[in-house]
Amino acid sequence: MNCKFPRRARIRRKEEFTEVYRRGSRVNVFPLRVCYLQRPGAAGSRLGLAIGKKTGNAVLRNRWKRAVREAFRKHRRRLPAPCDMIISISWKAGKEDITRVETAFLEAMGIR
RNA sequence: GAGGAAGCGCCGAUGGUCGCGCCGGGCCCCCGAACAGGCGUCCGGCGAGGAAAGUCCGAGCUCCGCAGGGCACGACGGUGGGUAACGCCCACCGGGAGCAAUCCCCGGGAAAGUGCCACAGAAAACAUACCGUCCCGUCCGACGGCGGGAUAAGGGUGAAAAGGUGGGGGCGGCGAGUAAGCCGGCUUAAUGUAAGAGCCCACCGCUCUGCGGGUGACCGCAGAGGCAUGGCAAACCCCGCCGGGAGCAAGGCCAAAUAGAGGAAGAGGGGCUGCCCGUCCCGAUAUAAUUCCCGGGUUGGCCGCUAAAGACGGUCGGUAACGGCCGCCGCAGGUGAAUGACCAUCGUCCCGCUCUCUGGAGCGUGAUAACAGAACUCGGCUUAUGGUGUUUCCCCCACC
RNA sequence: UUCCCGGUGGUGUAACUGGUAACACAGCAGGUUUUGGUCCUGCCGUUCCAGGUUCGAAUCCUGGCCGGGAAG
Repeated sequence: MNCKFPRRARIRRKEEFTEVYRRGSRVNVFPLRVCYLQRPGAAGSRLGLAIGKKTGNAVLRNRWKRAVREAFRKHRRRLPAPCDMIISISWKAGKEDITRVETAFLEAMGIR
C-alpha cells in the first residue's frame, strides 16, 4: 500500500483555495469541517489546511495540522474519487479532540 | 537530621516500521548531445527551545543624491571595569531587610530657579506673623477696647514642626562677678515633690577644616561649629552622557502582464520625523517638477539565507564579567509554512494487590509530562513554566 | 514590520495639576399604594493584574495581560 504524501499533493495556491471554497461541497464531522471539490481525471487527491488563530497557540495549531495530515496520508489511496479538500477545525473543539481526527476523517469520507 | 540561600545543568534512552523537509551521492525520465532543470526511486547525514515567546533595549547587515551646526525631542544616571554595543554583565561603594549565608535599590542635583504638600494645625518653610501671657500709655464706673513694647520655658494638630538621647540647671534679688553661697518662688501637675528650652555638658548624627588610605565612588582619624535655610525631581527643570532615518515586505535579479491612458491642484517640491540655518537633487508659465483622485496589470520564481562578535575541550592572564593562544567540530532553513505517527524493551512517576527484617521487593493497569514551535542573524532583558540531578554556603538541633 | 490609543459597579460615562471613587440606566431588597407604575431609602467596586515612588495612587513610573486602531 502506498502511503506517501508528497508536496504536490498539497493545495498551495490562492486561486486553488478560492476555487474549492466557491464551487465545493461541505461536510462537517466533529471536530472537522471539510470543503471538497471533485476533480475527475486528476492524478490523486490533494489537501489544504485552514487552521486559524482561534484554534489555539502555535503548538496546538501544529498538533492539529499534523493529525489531519497523518489521517489524510494513511487513507489517501482509499478515497473513492480524486478531489481537492480543505479541512478546518470547529471552533468548539478542544485539545482533547485531536485523538478523534482519524475516525472523523473516515466518517466524512464514508458519507461522501 | 531539619530549615534556608546562591549557582551550574538535563529535558527520557535504545531499537524497529511508515511519513515530511533540506544537503550529498547512485540509477531512471525529458533532450539530437551536454549543462541546468524536473519526475520517480534507493542509500547516507542533519532536522526546535531555555525560553524558539513578548518585541522591551543594543548591534550586525541592506538601502536612503553623505549624515553639517544650533534649538527642540527621546533614552540613560553611584564608582571602576567587561563588551561590537547596550538600558546588559562583573567587582566595589552607599542605603535598606535578615541571627546569617544572602537578597533588594530609576542610587546625580532640593543654599540655579519655578511649583506642590489635601484635611487638621498659629504656622507646611525668609522663625515671621497669629492666638495666649506680662508691662506701659490711653478711653471707661466696671467688664473690656485701642496703641506701643516685652515674653519664646504655652498653643490639644499632622505623614512631616528646624536633629536625637541622657544629665545639669532655669527666672528675680543680695553678692565685685555670667563662679560659689543665701533669699524669694515662674509654668504644668492635687500637696510633698518632680519635670520643663533654642542655655551648659557628654554621646550619636550633621556641616566645615586638616591629615592619612583608595584609580574612584568613598572610608578612617583629629579638630571646630550648638548646628536658622524640611519632603517631593518615577512634578517642571538643571547637569552629565548618548542618539541621522528606515527596515529582510530591507535590497537585488529573472519571468509574465498592461494603456504610462483620463481628471483635479500646482510655484515651489523633495532628500531627516518638529523648527531655523547650511548643503544636495528636480523644476519654474508649461508637452511643467510634484501631489491627489479614478482606471488597468502582476499578486510567480531565484538570490539575500544561514558560518554565527559560533559551539566544545585544554591552557595562560584576571577577584570576576571576560580576554589571548592552541586543538577540534561544521549544527534547521520553511514560504497556505517541514521537524510527525505507531510498536517493543528499559528508566521515572501515580494507583491497586501480595510479601516483609518497615528500609523496601514483586506483579498488574495507566501516564511519560509544565510552559511552549525557528521565519534575516546575533548579545541581553522581561514574562510563562512541571519535574529532576549536582556543587557551594548559612543557621539550628543531636552525638563524638 | 513599524507605531498609536484604551481598560473604573451588570451597561454607558465622570473624577482639575496625586487628597472621601461620582452620575444615569438596569438588577435586588425594603417602604409608600387595594394592586401595578411613579416616588423614597439601601445594596451591588480587587478602579485589568503585579511591583515601586509618595504621608497618601484610579491618577506618576516599570513589567505583564486583554481589546481596538493606523501606515506599509
